[in-house]
Amino acid sequence: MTDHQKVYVMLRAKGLRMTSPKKRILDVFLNNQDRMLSVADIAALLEGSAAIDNATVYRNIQKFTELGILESFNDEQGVNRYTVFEQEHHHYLICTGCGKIIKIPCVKCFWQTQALKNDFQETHHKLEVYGKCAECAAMKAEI
Amino acid sequence: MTDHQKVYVMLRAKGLRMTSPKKRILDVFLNNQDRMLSVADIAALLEGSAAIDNATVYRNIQKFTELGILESFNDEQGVNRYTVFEQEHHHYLICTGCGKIIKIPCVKCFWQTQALKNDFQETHHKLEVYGKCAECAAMKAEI
DNA sequence: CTGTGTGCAAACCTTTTGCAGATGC
DNA sequence: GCATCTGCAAAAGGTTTGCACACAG
Repeated sequence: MTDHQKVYVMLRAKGLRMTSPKKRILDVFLNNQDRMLSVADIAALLEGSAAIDNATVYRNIQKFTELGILESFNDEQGVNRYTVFEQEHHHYLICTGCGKIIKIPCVKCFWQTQALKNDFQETHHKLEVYGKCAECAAMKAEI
Repeated sequence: MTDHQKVYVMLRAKGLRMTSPKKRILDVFLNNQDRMLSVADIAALLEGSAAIDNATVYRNIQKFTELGILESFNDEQGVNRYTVFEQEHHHYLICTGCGKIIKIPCVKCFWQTQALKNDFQETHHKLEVYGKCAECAAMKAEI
């Protein structure tokens, strides 16, 4: 089953429909899995073909996120960004140069001792490591 | 030297002035060091006395952050929150019930191996652990 | 055909900016 | 007195919502 088919089944299971905007938004995400995309990014990537209204993009992204197709993330400027969800829990190395993301595994969480000590019941956590990826670091060195 | 005096000296060193709004904003932060405050929180905490324009609050918070008096943070809704800066680098346990923060030390960073492997040059990182603090967990259990 | 989805426009919320008058120092 | 600061108002982003029409199933 292709990714499109999988999503179609998930949508149908919730009484939702597969439409042209949904398909196109999905394609953008499938073709850019190494980046966190904002709504503005999506609009830019769709340039050339017919535009999709931002309201539609927001509504569909929200549904995709609820369905577990996308995962959301709030960047340093407070803008929401999204990428294809992966089952395995992981963290990100985020390039502040090109926006590329590198997923790294979540090892045994060192802060659990601290949480325990503080009677703190964790529900979830976020670890983001910012910096420059190999290409961007190289580019910076050349200039 | 009191906290106020320290801040006064820092402001003066940059040619900035200590005004009544600055003093009052500073007091709000000094009296709420166990929480991350948004601009809306500050307005609420100032209720009763004369209001301070939001533009003024934003401008002063920005200056305080530049001076290293406050540190900023982007919450899950994309709203900026601030708290008194502490030299020692640490991470947060953030209570989604009451907004309380518990600072925990940053131990040897386990992702450095990963960064190295990916030729990724870290500039900074963010670790936020969300959940319920002891009080909020207890409250929830009672209901 | 029915109910979901879309585009458009307007509203919302946080944050930023321009400006004239107020005020520390 | 001069530069910084404030309040007000307007603007700027990103995001959400209401509504009438379009369209998937």
